Amino acid sequence: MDRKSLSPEALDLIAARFKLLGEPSRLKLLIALEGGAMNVSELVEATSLTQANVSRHLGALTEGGILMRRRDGLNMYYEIDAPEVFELCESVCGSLQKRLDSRADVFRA
Amino acid sequence: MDRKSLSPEALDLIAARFKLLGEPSRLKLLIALEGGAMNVSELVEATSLTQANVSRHLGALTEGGILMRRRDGLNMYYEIDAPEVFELCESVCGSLQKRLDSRADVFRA
DNA sequence: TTATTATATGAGTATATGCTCATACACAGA
DNA sequence: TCTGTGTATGAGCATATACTCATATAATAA
Repeated sequence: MDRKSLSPEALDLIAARFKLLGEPSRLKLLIALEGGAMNVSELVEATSLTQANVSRHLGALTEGGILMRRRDGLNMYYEIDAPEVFELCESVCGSLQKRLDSRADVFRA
Repeated sequence: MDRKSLSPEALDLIAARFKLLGEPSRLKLLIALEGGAMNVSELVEATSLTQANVSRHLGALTEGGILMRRRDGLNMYYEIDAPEVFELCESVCGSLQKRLDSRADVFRA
């Protein structure tokens, strides 16, 4: 793909997805959901975030196409709809580690 | 990697990198730099952003380890230091396209 | 219907972020 | 040293975002 030809709208969409991943609380939720669907109460428990906060983040992630949701009685179950996000995290982790390693070299003789 | 064991600090670092990529202006700069090093004036010209704005974004990207810089006389040249970011963009593009395609299906028969 | 439980959301606050203008700083050349 | 050019940055503004509290909505059970 020739990225230089990306329209401003495309750039906005890409940036929006990155922005969605750019909050620790949302990453926390995604990681909790990596093992499978969970409802809001379970996610509150798992992340120690408040219910309102969790609900908002889940809404944003769903709106952004990263999660999908399904109601089961009183509970709303959320699950990953775009598993690629974990590859993104993986890649970022690797990149950060590489960077920290090379920084650490400064202290090794 | 067991992501559930990621420390809050690690989460913050990962989120910070995503956040850095979560602005259209910064993506614009990165894409302009994909072809190789450019100085600030050239980037201002290439992106139609103001000089002050470009300088700030370049500073943030450098601080975040995505760019590196080198002075040449009056000019400051910036270049990509973490080429993996383009793979991230690529992956996001694919993910978004898949999503838009499946949404478009709604209108097909 | 009423009560209860789970989730979503309006309103408000505090902070962060992107942007601009003006100016400071860094370097080169005269 | 003084001048001009390229880049960085302080200050200020406007907007966006994360968070909380209180409450509304949705679904179930009595």
